Amino acid sequence: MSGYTIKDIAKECGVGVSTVSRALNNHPDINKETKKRIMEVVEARKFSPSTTARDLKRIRSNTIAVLVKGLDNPLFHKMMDIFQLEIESKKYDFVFQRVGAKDDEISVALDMIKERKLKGIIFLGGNFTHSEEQLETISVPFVLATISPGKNVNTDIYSSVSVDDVKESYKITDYLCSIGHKRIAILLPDNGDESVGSLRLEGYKQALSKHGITVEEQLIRYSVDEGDSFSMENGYKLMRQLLSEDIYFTGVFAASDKIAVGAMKALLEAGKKIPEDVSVCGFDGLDIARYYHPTITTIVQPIDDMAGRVITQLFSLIEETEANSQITFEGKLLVGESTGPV
Amino acid sequence: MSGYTIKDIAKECGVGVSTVSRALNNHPDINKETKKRIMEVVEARKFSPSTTARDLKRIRSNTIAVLVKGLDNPLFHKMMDIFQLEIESKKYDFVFQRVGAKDDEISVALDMIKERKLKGIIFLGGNFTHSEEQLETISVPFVLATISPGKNVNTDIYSSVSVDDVKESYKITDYLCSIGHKRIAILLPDNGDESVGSLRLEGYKQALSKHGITVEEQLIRYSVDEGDSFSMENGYKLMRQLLSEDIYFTGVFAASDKIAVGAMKALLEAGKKIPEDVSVCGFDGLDIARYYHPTITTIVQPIDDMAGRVITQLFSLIEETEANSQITFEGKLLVGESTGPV
DNA sequence: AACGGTACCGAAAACGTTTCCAAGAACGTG
DNA sequence: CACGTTCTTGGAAACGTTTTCGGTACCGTT
Repeated sequence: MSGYTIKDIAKECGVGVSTVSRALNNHPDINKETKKRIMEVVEARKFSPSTTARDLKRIRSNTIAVLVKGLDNPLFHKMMDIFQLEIESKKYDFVFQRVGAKDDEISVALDMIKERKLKGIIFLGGNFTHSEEQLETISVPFVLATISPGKNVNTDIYSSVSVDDVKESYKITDYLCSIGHKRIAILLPDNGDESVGSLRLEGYKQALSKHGITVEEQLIRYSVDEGDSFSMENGYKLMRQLLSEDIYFTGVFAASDKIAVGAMKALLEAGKKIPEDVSVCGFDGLDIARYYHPTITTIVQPIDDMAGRVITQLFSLIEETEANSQITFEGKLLVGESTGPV
Repeated sequence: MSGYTIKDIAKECGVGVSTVSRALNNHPDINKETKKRIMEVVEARKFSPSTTARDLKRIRSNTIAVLVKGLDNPLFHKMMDIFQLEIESKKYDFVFQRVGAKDDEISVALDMIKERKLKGIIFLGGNFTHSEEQLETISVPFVLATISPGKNVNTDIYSSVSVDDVKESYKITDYLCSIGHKRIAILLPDNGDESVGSLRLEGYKQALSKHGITVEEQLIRYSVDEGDSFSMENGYKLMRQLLSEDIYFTGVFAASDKIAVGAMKALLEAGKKIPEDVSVCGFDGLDIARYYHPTITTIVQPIDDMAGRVITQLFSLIEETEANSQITFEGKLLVGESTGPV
């Protein structure tokens, strides 16, 4: 089925191995004719050079890696599709690496850079709470996808593409307030200081304060479970707990659609009507938001555009035509059946 | 941060490179003492050998690849977690490869075997409609995960771990019949002859025939869309179409939970009550089945067990302690709120 | 005719490992 | 003491590429 090496091709064509290599790599120092002849043999034999040997020899490979921490977020799948498509269409190699829940993405990245001589990296998802010093150890261009810059905006040591989590959370909380809600619970994945959760909390607080509503700690709920903190199960548990405490609220902002689903199930089970008794909204714009019953009011992240932008940004960095920057996209407030006037 | 090679370590220890290699690979031909000394330096320098060079040289690497076609199925994520954990705990290297929608998994596999000198492969999901000849070109042990053997059971040219799709579909359709449903629509992802859809259709037909119900073509619906045919959107469209045709039915068997969700949304939108007007069930046992409102009657696949079995089977094959076999697990009928007597 | 420049090409070194081979040391045995 | 065995080791070849370096052949100029 294979077993061909560049040497076999060279022999068959009656040329040296270096000439074959040149043909394969679009080197200028080669005669059009010989190149054509070689490529014909290459096609015929279905030869493809060993990337292993290639990576070993090359000072820099042609490989772009996507590192993702936990792929449970459906948003990531679509992005990955686009990444793979775009990268391969640009004749780069694409490699996908999961980083385990306990692993540190930077060390994984560093390992891969050394091993595969990466040309670029895309970090997808996760919280990515790393110091600038750590980021600076990454010696190749990289882009953080769907990861908000957080506090340290406008830094030139990395690039990121995401929605502005603070702003979008503000937007949706503001919407809840604008239709009359004053007591709004927020369901967060965790209480990490640098996490996306904290950004969404920030937006929530800003919206409340704009509407003159005081933030109440008892309405702020964090998942405590290990594992996937964005799960439906977490939303369910959080809401059950909230209901059991007999706290009054008319609105809920769940930091993700999956959390919202769990929370809604708990509410519906408890006999609450949505949105008559309680309004709920989520975040992300997953399919389930459109197909839950009732449909869920949410912030739709423009992932297709974002994915495309990640790619162009990464290639700009590689080709050094552009510097690092933090790019934010505008989310879209999609009003569903799960929210209504109080 | 890196840059160390085996040569540096050798120099620092005052030994030859081959000795370091022996230490690293648990070779017997090495003095306990020197090995210990070398390993200390290796630890101290955080040295790890280049897998690229390793793969290039070795006749067979230590790498096991998981190839998955489309990772939109949440079931796969949990399996992947287990795969990665188990494989790495066995000191094997783990590599994950997506195969694009249009790509052929066998060629991808063949490429990787050549490149990475794979020790084993796990094919996850997809339909995997390949001839025996094609399968025989795969020169390393491999296991099909969540892929039913289909027609050709009891073959010794490959291993698979899955539920028995025919049997489980029979089980859930039988349940619908047993509570009085006689007109049951089935919603399938595609009409491929070898696909998992066709197996689930087969189980459906068997159940109907056991109950003396004749199969009606108009109640059998296939997704026609490109892309993810297991999507909620497809379920939604299929049901809308069905409703528009004014065909009478009291039960629906959707070939996956996601299809079921879409279908239920369409029903609910149309003012149908579930399960009073129509009973719906799904397949897979996704989280959403437990958190939809109403909860969805479904077949729960025991994925943790299955994932574990995939690993043990693969290692049995690698160590040649066992031959190929098709292993099926029993699914569990989980009755939710979406089904009731007619 | 001599020369510089250009286009093309092959030999060989390198990338970082593993593994084969030979060889030295240590040891017991006859 | 000579000799085979067993451990342990280092040197060197090999894996399949890319890339540097130098060389040949040909061209147009002077």
